[in-house]
Order: sequence, then structure tokens, then C-alpha cells
Amino acid sequence: MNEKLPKVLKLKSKKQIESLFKNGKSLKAYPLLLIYCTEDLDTSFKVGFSVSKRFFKQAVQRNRIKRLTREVFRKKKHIFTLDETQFLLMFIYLGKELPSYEHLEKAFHKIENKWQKTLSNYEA
RNA sequence: AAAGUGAGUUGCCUUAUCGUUCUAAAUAUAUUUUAGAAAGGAAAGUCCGGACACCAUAGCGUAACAUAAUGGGUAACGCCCGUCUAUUAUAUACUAAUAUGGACAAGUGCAACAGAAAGUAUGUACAGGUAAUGCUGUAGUGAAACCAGGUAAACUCUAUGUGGUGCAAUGCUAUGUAAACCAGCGUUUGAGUGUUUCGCGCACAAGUUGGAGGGUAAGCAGUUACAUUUUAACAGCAAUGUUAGAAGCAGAUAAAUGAUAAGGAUUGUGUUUUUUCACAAUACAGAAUCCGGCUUAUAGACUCACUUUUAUA
Repeated sequence: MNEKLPKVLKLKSKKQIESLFKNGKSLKAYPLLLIYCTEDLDTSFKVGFSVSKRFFKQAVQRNRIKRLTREVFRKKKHIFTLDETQFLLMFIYLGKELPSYEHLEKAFHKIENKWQKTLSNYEA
């Protein structure tokens, strides 16, 4: 199975990020928050990761959390890959303590379930 | 040998699987394959000094900030290395450490305890002296008692130095377009701009400020080849320099350098006579235009110097 996550799939454009925060809907599974919306894209999705500077003042800690979340997402990215529609995605870490890999995996699993539900609703 | 203090160096390793960025090559031209490279001693604080870029570059006064023995090093410095000096420590020696380092003979301020009095001086006792008087000396307090006293890590003064903005600099390309509309101030009776703390002065000067509205917000250069790193020789007490050889060593931009598993290493704790075994820990911390410093953070390991204690000779 393809688990790659190259540069093309990163959310970079300022315009797209602004429109995502303006129009996007959110799924919450503490300590993760997913903001998403549909958009016409070349790729099946574009994804970004974010950590609040308020709770993590050191760059090392922020990098660590972003890397872990990205790793978790990378392994499950197939559930966001659909043929018809494309998505903009933004994951935000809301917690106030450094998470472990397993902790994040659990949270992501919750988000996965919610995502499947919303998808089925969407199709219906 | 142990402990302590100071200075310096270092900053866990291997394998497998799955990934990220850049460069090169190959083709099947793509979410391809192969090869190579990919965080630090502080990348941190943004405190000094530069490089580089743009703007400015009559002057005078004023303000602010920095520096302060002396010689050298350096692109430069408020940094570094010598020497002198001061203080502290001891083993009293050109040993070590150190936020010692212009001026108290311009002015203002400050000074515990003791003391009559710490500066608007002059009490007590004794002695001397005078027409007379703290006029003179001694005693007593204190680190210091008219001595040009101490204190500038008190204000202050003196000397010297400092133009401003920072890679979101700056240049090019792309896209869109509006030299339009409304209002204020103004065109030699001068709005405004520059001179970047302010004032005067000087120069330029026909536009300029606000509103409403429209467009872009992405690509390239700058941007990683040099005050570069490293080895040797020579010069120098040293900081450092010169010559010769070798090396190419991050380049992201909502920001790559990661995740998981296994094994090992080191340290600690528990158990055990020991081996073993089990558990835990492996710091501080993440490049953002680039260098030189300073400051702060730092588990563990190693080296050197000094001190103390113990043992042996």
C-alpha cells in the first residue's frame, strides 16, 4: 500500500488556508481537531499540521508533535483518498502536554470513525 | 585512591521496515528507479561587532547610548591575548581567581557604630600664648577629625566614538489595473519631503493626506564558495598570522532532516557472595541572509591544574 506523503500533498497556499479556516467544517477528538472542506485540486487532498505556540513555546516540542501527527496521518491517508471529490485538511493539536505516538494513534482512530460517518452522510 | 574547586573537550551506537527535502544520473517522463548529502555547541537570548543591500550624506546646538591603565591581535568589536596595577585566597611565590582600572583640586549628594563635632565645626581636661578670643598643641572617639579627607557599581564632569533601516533589505518576471471618484491642506504669502532624539538652520518642492473601491499576496535571483573547514611547517610568551597540501560540508519556506521495532553501550535503583536478572533514565535543545564574539541552558563521559583527606613507600 502506498504510504507516501510528498511535498505536492502539503497545504501551502495562503489563499487556500484562509478559505479553509473561513468555510471549513471541523471534527473534534481530543486532543486532535480536524478542519476540512472540499476544493478543486490536482491531487486528492492537501494537508497541513499545526500546533499552538501558546502551549508549546519551544520549537523542538512543536516540531515533535507535528512530525508525530504527520506520521499517524501518513499511515492512514487512504481514507481521505476519494475518486470524485478533493479535500483541504488541517490538523490542529489542542493538548497542553507532549503526546506519545500511541496516544495520537487512538485520537486519530476516533477521527477516522467520525470521518467515515460524515462521508456516508455526504453521499446519502 | 577518594572528595571538592576551576578550565577545556565531547554531546550514545548498530541493524531492519516505512517515510521527508535537495543534488546528480538513468529511463518507462512519473506520487519512477539508482547513487550521494541533510541541525548545534549552544542552531537559543537577539546583547555587541561586521559583511551585504537600499535610503541619506551643509552646519550648529541639544539629547541618548557606549567605552575608559598600557601594548598587541582582528574585517571589526564593548571580544581575545600579553604586561602593569588593585582586591581576595592561601602554602607569602612575579601562585591562583576576579563585573579592580579617567576625574572628588568644578558643583551637588551620601557616610552604620563610636564621638562634642564627619563640615553650617570646635565641647571637656591639661599646657602654652594674647589686650582679648579655639589663637596653638596634647589627650579622648573613629577607617578617616581642615587634610585640596573618603565615595563616581552616587548624580555629575572630561575625553573618544556612534547617520538610518534590516534579506518582510533589494532586483527581475508574472497577474490585475484606476494617471479614474469623493473630501482636507497646498502651489513662491510654501502643503509636504530629506537632514532619522529634538530645535534652529539648510536643501528639494507641486503635489500630498484620508475615505470608498479594485488587483496581487507566486515564481526566480539575493541564497549558501568562503574573514570556509582541516593537516603540517614556520613566526610569536600568547591571542593570532604566513606558507604548502587536502576537502566541498543543510538549504526548508504553514518551514524537510522523521516514525516504529529489535539488539547493544553508559549510568542509577532493586536482588544476589559474584556473574546474572528486572526496572528506569540517556541532557539542554531545532538552521531561516551570512560570519566573529558575549550571555544563558545542559544527563552522562573524558582530560588537565590546584586543594583537602586517607593508604603505601
